[in-house]
This record gives sequence, structure tokens and C-alpha cells, in this order.
Amino acid sequence: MMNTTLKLLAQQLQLSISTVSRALKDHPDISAATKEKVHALANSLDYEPNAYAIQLRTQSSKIFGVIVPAIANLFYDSFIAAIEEESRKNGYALMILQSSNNIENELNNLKIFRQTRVSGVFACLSAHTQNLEVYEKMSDRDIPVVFFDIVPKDNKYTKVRMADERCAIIAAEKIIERSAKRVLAIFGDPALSISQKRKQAFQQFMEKYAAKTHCTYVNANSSAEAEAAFNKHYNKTQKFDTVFAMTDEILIGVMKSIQAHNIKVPKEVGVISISNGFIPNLYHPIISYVETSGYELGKLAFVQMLANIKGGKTLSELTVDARFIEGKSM
Amino acid sequence: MMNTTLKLLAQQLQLSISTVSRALKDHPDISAATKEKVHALANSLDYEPNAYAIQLRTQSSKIFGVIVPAIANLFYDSFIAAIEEESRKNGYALMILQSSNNIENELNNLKIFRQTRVSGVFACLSAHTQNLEVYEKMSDRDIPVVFFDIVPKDNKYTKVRMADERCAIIAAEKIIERSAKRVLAIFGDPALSISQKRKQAFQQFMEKYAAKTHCTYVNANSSAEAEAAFNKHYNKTQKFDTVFAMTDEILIGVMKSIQAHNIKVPKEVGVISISNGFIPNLYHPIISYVETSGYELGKLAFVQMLANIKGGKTLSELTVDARFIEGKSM
DNA sequence: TTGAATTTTGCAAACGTTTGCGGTAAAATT
DNA sequence: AATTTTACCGCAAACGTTTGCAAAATTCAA
Repeated sequence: MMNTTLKLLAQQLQLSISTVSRALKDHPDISAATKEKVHALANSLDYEPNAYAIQLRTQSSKIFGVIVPAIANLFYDSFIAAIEEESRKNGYALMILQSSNNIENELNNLKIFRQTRVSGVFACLSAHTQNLEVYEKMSDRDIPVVFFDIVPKDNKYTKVRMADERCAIIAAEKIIERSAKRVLAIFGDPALSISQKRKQAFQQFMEKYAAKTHCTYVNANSSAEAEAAFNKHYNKTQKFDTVFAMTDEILIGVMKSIQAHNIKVPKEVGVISISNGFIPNLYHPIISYVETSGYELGKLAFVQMLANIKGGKTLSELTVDARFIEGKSM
Repeated sequence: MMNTTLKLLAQQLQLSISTVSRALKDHPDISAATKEKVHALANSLDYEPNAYAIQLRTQSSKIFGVIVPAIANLFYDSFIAAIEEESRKNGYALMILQSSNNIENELNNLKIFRQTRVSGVFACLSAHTQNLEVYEKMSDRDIPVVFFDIVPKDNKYTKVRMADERCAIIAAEKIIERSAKRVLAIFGDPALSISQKRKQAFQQFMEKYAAKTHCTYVNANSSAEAEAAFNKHYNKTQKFDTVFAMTDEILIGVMKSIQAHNIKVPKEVGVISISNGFIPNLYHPIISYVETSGYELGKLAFVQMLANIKGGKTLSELTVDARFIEGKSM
């Protein structure tokens, strides 16, 4: 079936294309009567403006690009949900591509975004991205980039992220409040800056405010590793009474071990983690956690994006704060 | 910065636009020498073809639209991952929109797809969609639609889905193998056809092959409801020895209750569910489940889409089979 | 009634491609 | 040397919009 175009409408109405175009967008130059007619026919013929022609003419697509390491991730899911909501409100659509933490994919995705002439891109660096040249290329093309979560160090970029250090510190506070004697703290991939930051903040805080508390620090790259680490340390004679899990992945491993050993939470060991909330709510008792909300991060990122688009370059690093959500595990 | 266009390249090389265009796509009419020069300049100037101009000219965008109820869902995640992989291989990009099980959103999304002139759409009906008119509209515009997971009844559509009845039957088989005496079977929203189908298949099978087994059938709309249902029936004098959870959501509720009561699995009660595998692996012991793979469904859907695009209309309903994944809970 | 002011509409170029067709020059065939 | 073939290349139209400017139609004032 032929798509109805402005030309078609114009012919049927014995009007010029320009008049029809203007009528459709309520231009003051057009009389009410004409507008009426045009709208009527457009509706009955189911007219849909051709987005490609518009973009070609106006040089602006109403599409944002999003790059995440993986879409199957609770944190990024909620991030995406947030910018999707805002985008919809503002008449934008989203194009979501995943890098799978693979630099080549990341490059490819960026290329697609350039070709699609997206209005902006939300980017989460893949774990080991070093070369930011491609992102420069976007800026050269006047496509604003808002980095989120895993962001470059350099200050010349616009970025939003969780207050990573704060998260760790809040957790530490709660652990101290509980007057824990021995704690096992499990962090993620030591190569990632997020692991480093959180660990450093946590460790410093503990040493400063609870020097007598005995802390064991471990890194785990997966649920399985976390489970193994837990098992290993739980078998020692001096058992820990509190465990801290830096991520959902780690929490999952920890909880498996806890279930396997039928350990009573919080009586025998207290558990606290950093999470967006889904996983902690899967267990009984519900796990206490420091909330990192991908949703709020998304909202923030969107604000930044809009600022970039409207007001030219607005560089800055914004962080969204974390808060403690009390479960029954501490 | 100005975008480099064919025109620009042509000027710099003292060639016509058409020659440059053809050179870039290896047209046999163009001499090797010229091609060489054109490619060189294009590279150094970082030429990116304008996708909008191409689409305007050729009337075909290399974009697929995807509508899912929610992106934050393990099943849909893996579905998306699969079509994303295939799309990338075939030079397509994906535009993912979520309906949030809201009919108005669904309509809006479809509209965006029409305006974007996507090459095709993968659609999962929102829970209570009745009116398929909008989807007809897509077909009128020669945009193929492949329905997945939650699909219309009508046979005039292309659809792929899980073998829902088979899932339930496999679960029933395993329950019988275990020679369960009393089973609690919890199904999802009774308004959804998927719940009805699975329940019916399950019930029929049990009645036919294990008439003496006592089955209690319950519906639950959420984890909390599932948990409540479990609690309620577990308090009866005649305790069940096996529980079947139709979805991850239900399994989560069930497991909460199991943890709360410190029930031994599989000794005191056996657990089996239908899932893609993530949730069952969170627990100790690992829960046995019938696998419904969003990933495989995605692959299948993509095949169907390609068939539709290449070979005109190919209507059919394909299902991907299910299989039992043995955990330690039965 | 006539010219000016105002309202309403149309012309045409431009956005960056693709592609059928026609043209020119060199090479190959008589 | 005349003709045909082959190899390259350019012209121009088209895709569906938007928009500055000019033109036509209407209204108004004198």
C-alpha cells in the first residue's frame, strides 16, 4: 500500500504541499478552515510523517542511543527504564545497543549511532575501554555524550554515576553500628575502578572508626568465586559474624553458601550488600542493602542530556546519592 | 563540524557525485584507480553515509522494532539478546520499546515504529491486548510483524512461542516420576491464556496418568500471593510433598516461604518450576526446572522475520520445545 | 473606489542519497 | 581508416519534508 505523503494530501485537497505541511503543524499563517480540512483528510488517510525526510531536512533525529555492557542486568534495566520514560515524554525514542563488554562491539555500536545521527548517546564504558577517541568523534559531530556508571576519568566529559565511595561508607557505618567483631568483605573484579574505589573507601572508614574490628578483604569475579570465598573463610576456627557483598553477583554466591550451611541470618552472621533491591528481596530474611538506583541515575542522566542539547556543552560530574534500606539481615 | 557528504568528496576529487557513490559501493562501472582514490579520501575524511538520505531514497531502514512488556525481565532479556546478535550479523539495528503491559504505550510504540519505517517488528502482546487493528496497519504498510511469547490466537499472523503445554506436561511427568502423593501447583494470572493453557495441560496429564495423586491448584498474581498460598496450604494437617511453580515470580514467593519455615528441600518438599534458569540457580539446593529459553525463541523469531522479509508472507506458528533441567530440588 | 495593510497560500530550493540512461574516449574489430 | 565494442563517467530525477520569500486574495480605511 502506498504511504500517504504531503504531496498526496495536497493533490486531493487542491492545495500546495507547503500549505499542507504548515497546516499540519498549526502554523499561524494558515486559516482555521484550511487546517480543519487538512487535518481531517490526514486522519482519514492515516498520514504519518516520514521521519527520514524530516531528519534529512532538519538534520535532527529524535532518537537517543544507549550503550550498556549488557541488557540482562537489573541495574542497567532500571537505568534504561528511567531514560525510556523521560524520552517518551520528550518525544524521543531510544536505540539500545549492548557492548557485551567487548570493545569491538562498542566501536560498532558507536558507528551505528553516528550513521543514525542520533541526537545524543548515553554510554557506559565497557570494562576495559581505554581509548576514548571514538567518543571524541561523536563530539566532533556535535552529538552529546553522557557517560553513566562506568565513566572516564577525564574531566572533559559529561558524566553521572553512583556515589560509589558513599555506598561503601554507608555499609561500613551500618556494620559498625552493629558492633561487628569480625567481618568478611567481598568486592568485585579488582581491575575495575569501581571495585577499587569502594574497597578503599570501606577500608579507610573501618580503620578510622572501628580499628578493633577485624576485617578480611576478598575479591571475587563471579557468584561462584564469592561462594567459594565464603566457604573458605567460614571454615576457619575464628568465624566472622558479618559479611559484606559489594554486588548482587557476590550476594548471590554468599547466600548460596548460607543456605547450604543452613546458617541463621542475622543471628549467626549478618549480611549487607550493595544492590538495586531485587536480589535482596528474594531471600528470607530480606537482606539489608545500600541502594544504588539505576532508575534515579537514569533520570539524572537524562537531565544532563537535555542540558547538553539545549544549552550547548555543560560538562560536569554528577553523582546520585545512596541510602540504606533496612531488611532483616542485620 | 560539517559532516562529510558525497558532494564534498566529489568536489575535492573533481568527480561527479554518482561516480563517488558508485565507487564507494564497488560498482563495476568504476575503474580501480578511481575507487582507490575515493576510498582513500572517504577514509581520511571519515565519511559516514547518511542513513536518512539512504532510507528516503531506498525506502528501507535497516532497523527492527521490538516491543516487550518489560525490559527488566530475564526471559525477555535473553530474547532480546538473541535477536540483537542476529541483527548485528545481518546489518540491522534494534529499536527496543516497552509497553509496560499498557495498551496505550503499545499503541504509541507502534506509531513510532511506523514513523521510523522499521523493516519489521517483533511484538509481544501486552497482557490484555484485544484489538489487533494497529498490527494490521503495520501489515498494510508492508512491515512484517513476528509475534512472540504472548501471541494472538488468529492464524493469520506469524508467531513463535514456547511450547507452553509441553512445559507443563514435562513438569507433570517429573512429578509423577517422583511418585508424589500430594502436590501444590501454583499458576499465574488466570486471565492470561498462558496460565490457562499450562494449567489445563498439567491437570489433564495428572488426571490421566496419576489419578491417585492429590493435586491442589492455585493461582497467584505475584510473589507475595504465591508465598501466601504456600503458607496457607502448608499449615494444613495434610501437608503436600511437592510444589510446582509456573513462573519465576511464583517460585520466588515459594522459596521465601520455604526459607522462612526452614523446610528441607527436597526431603520435606520437592520443588519444580518453569523458568529460564536464572532464579532457580540462586538457591541451595538448585531448583529443578523446565527450561523456557528466551534465547532460543529469539533465534527462531529472527529466522521467521528474515523469511518474511525475503520471501513475502510466510505465516505459521512455530514453537520451541522445552526440556527438563535437573537441579537438586526433586 | 482605490490604494494600503493584512491575511492566506504557493514556488522553489535544499537536505544526501541512488540509479536509469546517455555520453565520451579508448580499445578492439573489421 | 572506418566501425563497433568496451570501459568509464556524468546528468538529472526522485525520495518526502521544511522554510524563506514572493504572490495572490482578502479586508480595511479613506
